[in-house]
Order: sequence, then structure tokens, then C-alpha cells
Amino acid sequence: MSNSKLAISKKQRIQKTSHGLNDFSHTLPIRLLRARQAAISQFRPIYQQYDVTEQQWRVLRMVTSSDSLTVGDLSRAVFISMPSLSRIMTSLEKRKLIRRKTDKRDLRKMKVSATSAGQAMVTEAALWSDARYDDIARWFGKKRLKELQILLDDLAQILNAHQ
Amino acid sequence: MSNSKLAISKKQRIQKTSHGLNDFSHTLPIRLLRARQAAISQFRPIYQQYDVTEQQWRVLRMVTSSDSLTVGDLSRAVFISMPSLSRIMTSLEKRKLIRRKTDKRDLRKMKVSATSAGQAMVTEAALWSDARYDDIARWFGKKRLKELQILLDDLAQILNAHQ
DNA sequence: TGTTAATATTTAACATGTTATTTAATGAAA
DNA sequence: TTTCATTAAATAACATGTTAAATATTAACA
Repeated sequence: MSNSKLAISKKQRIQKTSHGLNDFSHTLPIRLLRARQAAISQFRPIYQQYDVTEQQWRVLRMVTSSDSLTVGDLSRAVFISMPSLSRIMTSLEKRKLIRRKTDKRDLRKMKVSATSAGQAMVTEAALWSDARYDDIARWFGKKRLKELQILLDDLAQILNAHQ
Repeated sequence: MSNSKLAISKKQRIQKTSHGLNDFSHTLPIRLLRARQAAISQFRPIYQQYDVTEQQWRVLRMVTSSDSLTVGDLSRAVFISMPSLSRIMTSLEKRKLIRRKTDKRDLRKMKVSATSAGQAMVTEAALWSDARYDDIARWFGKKRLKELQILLDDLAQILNAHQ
């Protein structure tokens, strides 16, 4: 009798789970991760060209599109936590792409704005970014993309509502 | 004439982008991120109860469900890069939840397997995990969940095919 | 008014993602 | 068989996600 057969019989219990652990790599969180990684990889060449990360790009784009946000508003707008955002801003400030100054009305708050260099960079890079976005819509289908976006928003909303 | 009007006119160019920078917080990558964060937050209590991260849980679940994977296979199965996986395995090994040993046929490869403690932990935690998964399906709708999963897989596949 | 709770931001500590490099072992070709 | 490219895994360096704690300011209230 073979050793391999014995080895397998010792682990038969792993087949008992109802959802099947074996296909767990197709669960929702992993599917969302894969789709997101694939989406981001479409834009990675742009980030590299301008030497920014995806998160830095999100921050820059939001800061340049709206004037003088507070850090908290920015955090909620780009879905980056305050601790992460704080570090990102420090880095972008060193590169003179953004500016932080305290709000005169409430000294706890910080107002964030883009420098002219930051504005210029985003304006240029956004052309490439928009082009990639159009590609994705064309490849995947505008209608299906819309459908996917609705489902994603609904899912996030429903899950957040259930805590 | 007011200063504010002048200030605004200096920034008129930001309104020219076709997609509109202002609604960029609803782009696909961010939507995927939000949905994923919402999904993961449903399982976070379980991770905390067993003192594992989401990624550690993914690794444990895959390792316990299949016997003696190589590190490379594991990496591809759970969508965690080799560097990250290497650190995660070191941590799980210290806690005696998994084991690593070199493959006799190819000394470059490492075989990963679960200890009995690891097996026991996953078996217990999987009950909770499956229950949460059922909740999500019930709240969101089984049919829509299926639809979403198909769209996500398609998107990942199409984007990866286009590099 | 003075004490205390709440808010805004930052910092710290740890785990992970990403890219590049290193180490070791295998495979292929001269 | 020696040489060289390839493969598997680990390590290094830096940026980010997460949780908790620290700091400063404002608000609330006895």
C-alpha cells in the first residue's frame, strides 16, 4: 500500500465544510481585490511616469479639484485614513506639490491646497488617466461598467448599513 | 471687483477635463476599494477574535484546505505577493499554526502545511466566517451577488488580457 | 469661570503591498 | 563538465492600512 493514500486519509475531515474551503479563493473579498488590482494596474504606468503612488495620485487629484479642503474632508473624500493621509501629505509637501496651513477660525483644523506645480502636474497627468479610463469603458462595455458600479455602490451601502 | 472672483477665474481650467475631476471619488478603483473595505469589515470581528489579520486568515484557510502547497502555489492561490507571503508565513510559523519544509525533489521549493493547531483554529473560525457570508448573500440578494461576482471576474480577466 | 468631554490632527507600532536585489538550486548549452 | 540563464524563495527599502495613543483646541456645562 502507498504512503500517499495513507496521508490523504488522515485529512479527510477537510472536506466537511459547507461552502467548500477549496473554492474560497473565489469569495467576494478576493474577487474585489483581484478586480481592483487589475484596474489599478491599468493606471500604474502613469503613476510611475510621475513618480507618485496610487494613493498620492488620489490625494493630488482631489486637492487640485477643490480649493482648500480640511484634512478630515480630504480623508473622507479619497477613502484614505487620517494616519495614512498625514504621512502622504508630509511627503507631497516636501515635494512642494501641496501646502498645509492652519484654519484661522478653528486652530485644530488644517487647510490643504495644491501649489501651482501640483496643479500643473495633475492637469498633465489627468489627460493620460482619462484616456485609460475610456479604454476600460470600451473594453468592458459602458453599460456593464455602469451596472458594475451600481452593484458595487449598493453592496458598500448595504454592508455599511449592517455595521 | 472682488478678490474671490479673481481667484476663481485663475482656476477655471480645472473644469475642462472631460470626465470631471470633481466626481473622481466615484471612479472604478475607488468603488472597488470601498466595496472591499465594506466586505472585509463584516469579517473583522472574526479576525480579531482569533488574533489574525485578513491576509493571515486567507493563508491559513488555503493551507488547511489543501495539503502541502509550495510557497509559489500558495502565493498565486491567495493573491498575496511572495515578499508579503514570506513575512506572513514567518509569523504563522512562530505561532505554530503552519510548517515549512524544503521539497526533497527540488531544494529550491518549500512545502507549506498546517499544524494540527492551525487545522483546529480554521475549522472553528470557518463556522463564523460562513455565517457572515450567508448574511451578506441574504442582505444583498443571492442573484445580485452572483451577478456582481461574474462582472468582477470578467473585469479582472479583460483588464489582465489587455496587459 | 473652571473642569471635562468632544473634535482634529498627528505620531507610534505593527502588518502588508510593491519593486528591486540577493541567495540558492536547477536546467540548458557549449 | 563547466558556464550561464532561469527559477524559487527570502530579504531590503519604502509607502500604506490599521489600531491605539498623544497633542492641541474647542465646546459644553455645572
